[in-house]
Amino acid sequence: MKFVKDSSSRQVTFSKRRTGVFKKANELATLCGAQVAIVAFSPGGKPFSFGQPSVDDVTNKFLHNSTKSSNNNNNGGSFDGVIMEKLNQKFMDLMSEVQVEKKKGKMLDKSLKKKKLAWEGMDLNELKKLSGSLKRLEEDVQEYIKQLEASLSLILLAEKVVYAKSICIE
Amino acid sequence: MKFVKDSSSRQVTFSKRRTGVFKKANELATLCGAQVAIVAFSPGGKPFSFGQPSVDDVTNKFLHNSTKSSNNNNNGGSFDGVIMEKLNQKFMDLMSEVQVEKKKGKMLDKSLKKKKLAWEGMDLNELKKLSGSLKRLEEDVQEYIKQLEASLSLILLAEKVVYAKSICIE
DNA sequence: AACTATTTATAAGA
DNA sequence: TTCTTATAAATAGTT
Repeated sequence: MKFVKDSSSRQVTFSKRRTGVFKKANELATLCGAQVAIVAFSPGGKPFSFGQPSVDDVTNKFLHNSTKSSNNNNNGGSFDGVIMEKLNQKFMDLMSEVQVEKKKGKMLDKSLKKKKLAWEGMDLNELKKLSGSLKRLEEDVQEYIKQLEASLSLILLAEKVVYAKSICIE
Repeated sequence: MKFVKDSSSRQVTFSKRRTGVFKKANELATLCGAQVAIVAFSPGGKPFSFGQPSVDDVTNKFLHNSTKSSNNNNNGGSFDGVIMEKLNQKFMDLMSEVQVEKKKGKMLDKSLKKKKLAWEGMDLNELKKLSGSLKRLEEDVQEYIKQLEASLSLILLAEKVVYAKSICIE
């Protein structure tokens, strides 16, 4: 699968395949009741879109429902898109996991302080794996933090995009 | 083509066809040099995304551009400050917990080198459980990152939609 | 997940 | 762009 060099053929290929992709997307939505949104730019830069129920609906499901609305400042009142739900749910799960690890860590600390037995009876590979897991955990969370920071910035910026969109339409 | 009523089959169908659609989209992008973005919600409500160029590239580009243009913005604008505050708080909590885990990791390393200490009160099964917990945590973070990528793609999508609309209007 | 019979997409040419 | 058709690919059903 390589880039079609001939400009004319490329246009034809795009046209045919765009139809194919949109059709497949439509089938996906019909068969599975899934919401799907596609935006594609042709080689000539012309935009095409497919949305079930609509591109707007799908994007709005994610992006804020209520920049303008919320009178109240309670948790659920604003910023209640799916993204925030999922994000918060995942946060809670992570926090919960961390709590579990914290308790186990305390057990470890107790054992370490007693300093009675030797490592000889232990499976060293298992311990190394454990140590590696903790390091990887730290790295993963750092990566996660980077992503989170980026996403929070993007969400902030997205607010402006949506705002700009509503201005464009009206 | 009708809605698949059996929930389990529907999930399988969605999984297979989502792969198909994303593959087709990728071919479209490769063959025609087109930009394509897709976001789909599974029957279970989970978001999936495809983006060309890569999500990372687009994210960086997006962040860079917005940084340039946002010198004079006010962070308080339309963004929900309360939610941001809460998120940041959780974020800090999580980081704090991570620091604890990091220290424990160092302790483990030290212990390994000395080969003196014991896991009294904690047998190999317990250690394996702990290792498993850490793995699950890591998986959760990976899963979370995937979802984040989906949300970032949606933001990209929103940007494209604005572009498409402005073209339509003019 | 792997297999395969069947359906569907598509490239090339008109 | 649309149509045709030989070939390639996707998929539903099954294990």
